[in-house]
Amino acid sequence: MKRKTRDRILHASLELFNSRGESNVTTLQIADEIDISPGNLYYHFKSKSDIVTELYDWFEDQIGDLLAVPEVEISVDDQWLFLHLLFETIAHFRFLYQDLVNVLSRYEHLQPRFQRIIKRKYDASHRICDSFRKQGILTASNQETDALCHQIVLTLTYWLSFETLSHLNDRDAVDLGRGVYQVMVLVAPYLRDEERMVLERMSQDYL
Amino acid sequence: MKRKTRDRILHASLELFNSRGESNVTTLQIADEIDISPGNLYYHFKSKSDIVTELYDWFEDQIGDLLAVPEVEISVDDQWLFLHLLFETIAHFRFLYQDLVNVLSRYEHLQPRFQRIIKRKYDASHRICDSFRKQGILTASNQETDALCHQIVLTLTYWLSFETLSHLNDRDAVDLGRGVYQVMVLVAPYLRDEERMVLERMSQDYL
DNA sequence: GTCTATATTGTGATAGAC
DNA sequence: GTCTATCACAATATAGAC
Repeated sequence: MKRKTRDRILHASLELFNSRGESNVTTLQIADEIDISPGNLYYHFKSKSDIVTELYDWFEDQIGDLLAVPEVEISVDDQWLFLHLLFETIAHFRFLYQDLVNVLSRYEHLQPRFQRIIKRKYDASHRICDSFRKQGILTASNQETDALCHQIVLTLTYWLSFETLSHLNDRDAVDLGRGVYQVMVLVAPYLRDEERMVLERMSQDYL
Repeated sequence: MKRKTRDRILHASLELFNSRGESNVTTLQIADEIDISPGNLYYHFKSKSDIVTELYDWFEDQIGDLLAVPEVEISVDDQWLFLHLLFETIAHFRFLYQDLVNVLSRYEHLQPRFQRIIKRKYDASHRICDSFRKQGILTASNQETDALCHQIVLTLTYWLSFETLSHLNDRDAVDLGRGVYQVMVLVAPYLRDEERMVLERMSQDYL
């Protein structure tokens, strides 16, 4: 029970950051939200930067677990689940993604850490594509695979922000399944007919 | 000569916004940059919001001209040029794109205007794809074309920001040709062999 | 048109009592 | 651990002299 207030600060911060943007949320608003005094907040965290950094630690732990894709055989269903979990994590910490350049400018020490995440996303995409190729599910040259993975990472990183642009009023009304579908669309042209058909049927739900 | 100072304010603002992020630039810094007093700045613009709005007017004019793609036959070379000009405009006003959600939250009156731009980007993509289909250059179902255009608009909107993540130190060192190439990669799987070959050869320069 | 001076408010952060 | 009170400073914006 010792860290109860500390935890409440972090959770409230995350929620406020996500809905209003990190730079538009003050420490006073965070304290207000959970009915404590600003002084109390600063007893638990010596600066706003410390709150952001600790939330980033959470994010890194969570997405790090996901990106540790093993080098084994991966099914299309596995990939579907993987992408969905990724988008869930991104949505959970969307304050980072929605103003990426701004956040990374204000908290420079996060720059290398985020760049490492991007690199790991790229590697994970590559492991999945390579596994598909080995199974004969996917046909693409090395060049095509590189470009495809690059595009997948871009989409993973920014699809949610892009989608939010159409729902700026109620930002929580975003269906993450659409993001997964959008990534699958990128892969589709290179898929074996069988798998492409399955995708095509699913598209009914998302277009 | 009447509007010299007013213009200098706008140009300096644009440059500072682009390199440091709009929310990280104060009116004092803008005034400092061109060696005028803050009071003078506020003689020309009654608020910072007015500066941002006028820069947005510029942006809208510039990109509006580009997005007025006529319904005529379009060659792959035309598309290449079109995409390059689009990315140039986006780069010129990248302060908007790099923290889109933040900017649109702080200046709510820009939300519908930007959403209209997105819509027009989508329509322009569609006109190009349809022209390609008519010419037999591109083969794709209606569903595939919709998904492709969606993906193209996402890439147009966020490719530059994504690329910047790797060059956070010197943000001007971004080759826009890579962005054009990245969009072409999206279209590639649906292209006729002839055109896809040309693309493949170009990929040497960009990978 | 431009400047200096200043009002006003907001924001991150600290000191010291309870 | 928590609160009240407050500091220090930066940001937008205005007033009035030149």
